[in-house]
Amino acid sequence: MSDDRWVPPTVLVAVDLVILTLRSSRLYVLLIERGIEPFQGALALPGGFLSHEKEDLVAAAHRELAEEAGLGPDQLHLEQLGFYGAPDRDPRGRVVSAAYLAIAPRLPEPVAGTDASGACWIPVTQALAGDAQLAFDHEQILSDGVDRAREKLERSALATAFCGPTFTIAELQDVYEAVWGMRLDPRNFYRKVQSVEGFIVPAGPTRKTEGGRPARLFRPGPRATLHPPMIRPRGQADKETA
Amino acid sequence: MSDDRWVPPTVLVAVDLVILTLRSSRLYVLLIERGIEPFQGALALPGGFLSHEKEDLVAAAHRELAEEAGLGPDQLHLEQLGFYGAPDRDPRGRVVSAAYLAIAPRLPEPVAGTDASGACWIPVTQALAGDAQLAFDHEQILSDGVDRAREKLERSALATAFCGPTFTIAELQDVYEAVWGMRLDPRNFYRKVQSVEGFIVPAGPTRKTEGGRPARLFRPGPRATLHPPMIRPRGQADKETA
DNA sequence: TAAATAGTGTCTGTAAGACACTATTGA
DNA sequence: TCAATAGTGTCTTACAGACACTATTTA
Repeated sequence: MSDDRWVPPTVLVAVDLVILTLRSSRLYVLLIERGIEPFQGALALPGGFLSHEKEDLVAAAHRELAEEAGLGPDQLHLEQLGFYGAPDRDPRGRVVSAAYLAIAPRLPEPVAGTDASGACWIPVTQALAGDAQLAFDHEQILSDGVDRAREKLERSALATAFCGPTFTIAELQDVYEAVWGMRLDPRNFYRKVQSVEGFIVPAGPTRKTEGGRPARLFRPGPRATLHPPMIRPRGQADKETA
Repeated sequence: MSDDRWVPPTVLVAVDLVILTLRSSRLYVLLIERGIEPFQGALALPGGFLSHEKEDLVAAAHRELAEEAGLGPDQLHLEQLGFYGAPDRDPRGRVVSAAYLAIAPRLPEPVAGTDASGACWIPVTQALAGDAQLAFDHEQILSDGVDRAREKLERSALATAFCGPTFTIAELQDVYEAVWGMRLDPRNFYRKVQSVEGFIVPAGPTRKTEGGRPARLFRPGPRATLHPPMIRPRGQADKETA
């Protein structure tokens, strides 16, 4: 602090992404097989360094989303997750990672039009099982991202980001069940979700089908935060949906 | 992406601290009057650059806490808040700030044994009023920190971090009222706070006094997360306690 | 018709909010 | 005694959870 010509150290800044989506009622994360050292061959979150000195962090996140997942800025939710800056987290040197959480709606097929051909959707339970061996501290980042998603489903309208522009209440329930890892009563869910002011609004008298009686369609409502919140039942954790 | 000898840009990493405490039933934040450009003379959050290449970010936060507020690592709560990395946030160049939220218990006097003599506790309402003109994007960081504290009081035992090792229920209520900016019914608060399993535990048959009947003392309980949560009444926001 | 999913009605237990009331101190 | 704060009891209302029941489709 009293040195004469001390200059602060510079570091590299990476942007890493936890991209979650729903596929066949399960929560998936997008992972990339690393083509270069370190951790060559291991799975890692999509991400990379800033491209140039003036690049905004959010812009970098969107750039990575486009490059590695083919996802445009319009079709997903993106929020800051946290920073990860342990001195030894990257063997190449001091790298501080700015992690973002992205939620993508159901997509037609795994990864369309992607640069990184090693990209693949992996069930979150599998990626966190321990045998996956993610690169760097990415298992921690992924774990934090999933925790964040679980929490935000309670107090925000984040669940609608997993759905398309319109959705049925059953589809929305599917999101809650997959992210929370537990089953919910459809009848109570139906009433509850509609009683939360501004969460979802009817999307025309339109309909849709998939086996039984056609369901009403809804759109995301005007409110981003839910009052009262959706309550996540406690006690019996992670009753996996087969 | 296809350049031959491209190297990623390096940036400076700063650690900034939102240090909150309670003084006479109001929420205060520790601010420093800047002695150098940029923003010389303006108020800013305590913080600074990493001291050396290998310094851990949490360690840097604790170092700043000691240097600028005289606060040791034992006597406070510290958690990650978020990162702030807009390209133009610091006129000196590209600086990404790792922001931490610190909660300090009631302290005897403003800032004891401090290097930076310009440090002072300012009421949060005043610091966020707009006329304070904090340096950089520190008003945003402070605002986010206060929001975070408000939220965490609902679901975590963070409120006890504002108190000393033992406290009365009235003192705990004081925390909630100051941070949430609203009054709560003492009788219902009394029952509610005790009904939350593991939030607070009786600290001996000891007592204390301050006007009326002596109050029982409590210590923080074993649980960091509260089930069921403390509910923040909605609707009437920010009824300031005079 | 049966099977399947969508949607409604209703009961019950828990808990939040309101508030009267008792308890224990200092002045 | 009163004023002040600590702590208890109880009523009312809201709502989560359980679950019987009706509605509308395909096979």
